[in-house]
Amino acid sequence: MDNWDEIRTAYQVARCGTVSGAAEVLGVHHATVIRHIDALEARLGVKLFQRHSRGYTATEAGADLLQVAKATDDQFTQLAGRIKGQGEGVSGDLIVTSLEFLSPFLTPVLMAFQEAHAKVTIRFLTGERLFRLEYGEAHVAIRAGEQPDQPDNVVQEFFAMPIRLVASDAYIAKHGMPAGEADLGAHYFVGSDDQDSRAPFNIWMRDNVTPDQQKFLTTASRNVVDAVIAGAGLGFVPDVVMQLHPNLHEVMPAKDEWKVPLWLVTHVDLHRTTKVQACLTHLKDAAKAACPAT
Amino acid sequence: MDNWDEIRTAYQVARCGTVSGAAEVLGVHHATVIRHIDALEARLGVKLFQRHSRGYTATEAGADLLQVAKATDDQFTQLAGRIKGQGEGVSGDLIVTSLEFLSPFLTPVLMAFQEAHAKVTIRFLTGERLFRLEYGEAHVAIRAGEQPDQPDNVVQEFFAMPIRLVASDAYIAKHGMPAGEADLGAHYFVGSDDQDSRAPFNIWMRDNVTPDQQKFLTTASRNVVDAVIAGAGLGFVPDVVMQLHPNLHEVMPAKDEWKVPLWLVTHVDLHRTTKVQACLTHLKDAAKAACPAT
DNA sequence: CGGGTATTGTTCATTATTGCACGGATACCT
DNA sequence: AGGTATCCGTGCAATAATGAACAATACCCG
Repeated sequence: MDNWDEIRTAYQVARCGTVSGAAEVLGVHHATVIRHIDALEARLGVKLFQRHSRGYTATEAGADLLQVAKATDDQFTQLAGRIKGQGEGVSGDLIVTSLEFLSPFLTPVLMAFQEAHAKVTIRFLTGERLFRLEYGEAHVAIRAGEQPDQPDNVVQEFFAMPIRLVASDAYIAKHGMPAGEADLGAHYFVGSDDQDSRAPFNIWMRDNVTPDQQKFLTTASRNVVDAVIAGAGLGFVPDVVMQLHPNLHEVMPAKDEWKVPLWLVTHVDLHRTTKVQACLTHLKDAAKAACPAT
Repeated sequence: MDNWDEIRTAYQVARCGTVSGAAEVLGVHHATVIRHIDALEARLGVKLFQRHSRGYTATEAGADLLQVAKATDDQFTQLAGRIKGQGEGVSGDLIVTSLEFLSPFLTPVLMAFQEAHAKVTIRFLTGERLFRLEYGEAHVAIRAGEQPDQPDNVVQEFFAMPIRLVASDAYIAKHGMPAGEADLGAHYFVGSDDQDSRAPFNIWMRDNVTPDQQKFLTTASRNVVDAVIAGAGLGFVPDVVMQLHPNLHEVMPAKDEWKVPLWLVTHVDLHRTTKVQACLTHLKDAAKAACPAT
């Protein structure tokens, strides 16, 4: 049963009882309606209507079709309403993905967004592999580092996240607080296991900290925080993370070069939807509040 | 939500995941599929699919459409099965209409037909007004008299129903059995109230029976039978009716000119259906059995 | 009875849709 | 790394669907 349009035409004829009426409702010429009916009947091998001078009346088969098509029409109308409404409102899933180390910052922000839009469900994905926007795996991605440049992705500046060099109470109790930048040579650092890391603070560390000062190396950025809190050494943590832990203290004023540029990335197909736009606006507001400088 | 064909296209794309696959299933070029999707999305204002190098994946709106369209596809497939099967099988309503006086003959015939085709429901309509085939009021009509000549109606000879001049026991007890055709002038007749009746036996009666012999006139043919049985006079009744009532006796040999030609009439749209064909065949067989002469 | 208005049905010109060919890109396999 | 296969996207020509006009018929109403 192909050609659903002909069914729709037949449905309208069954409703109206006349070809002319159906043609007007459908916005086509009545000759088109006649041809649709003829084609459909020929394909089915059964007459759907009895022709007479006052119009078309449905046979049993036509009445059956009327019932089914009526239900279909309702379904499609509701579907169109849902889809159009969905495009305009903020509801359904909103999938956000980012690097793991942004979780402490993003989680409360996304929670606030969810509370502001009751009908939306937040799915916040972090993971080793990059979730790909073009496969529909996420609506919004927060990426770090160089400006992403993928086709079909629309990229916006988010903000440059300040990174601070901190020490924990546990470390200070053991080794004392560094007196200043010049004193750092006498202290230990929690380093990155990835020697190729292009994070600006890691580059600075490779240039200014000797390998024997780095007695504790981790791969995941989340583990750096844990190591610093445990007192394994000085370490770089995002500003927001430091503020969350009272026992972390800034060792020296953060350098601008340490800042990590963040990007908001969305797929072009979803970028215009109000849901994504609302999310982007919310995120940028949160960034302004957290880091007015940028 | 017009253009159901585009929904069908989108449904197939959602199922296959690729434009090419959907195009093959639908039997159209993949460019057509792309254009359908584009048009549908433009109309809805929402992206149904995310395009990427491996194909199309449905967005939430696309997934919603998939669900609805899947149900629709099932419905239409079932509908097509029902309609096609209905054209081939003998089931559903079968509406037969005739003049009232044929009811005694037709009723047992139609009963047998119903018993032979358990899935069919017989609706036997008689009434003052003519039920019109072109409005779908009946599938098969049995008409009497001149050969009907309406466009869109296919007419077949049924048979010439013998009409007999009979008297009841009650009449004979009162007036005696007429001795022969020559003796009829001394008897009473149950006549027709309709002076313009073109039934051949009524014409014969106007020519051969004086008005004062007709002391009892009725309009409905059914009432003639009742009157004859009651002994109101001699009267013309169909052969089958006489056979049903043992107290009716033929007064004189039936003349050929009295016979009423009957016609089987169907609407051209329904004439080819097996249901109607089966009914026509059954009726003609019954006619042969009841009246082998014709 | 006769004109007016509804309907369906058919033919021809127009329009829109479709199919085809090609280009470009990505993924996969060797 | 390179070749191949598969996919999407777009311009252009062929095709099929559509729309307009006209004919024919039945019905309604005065």
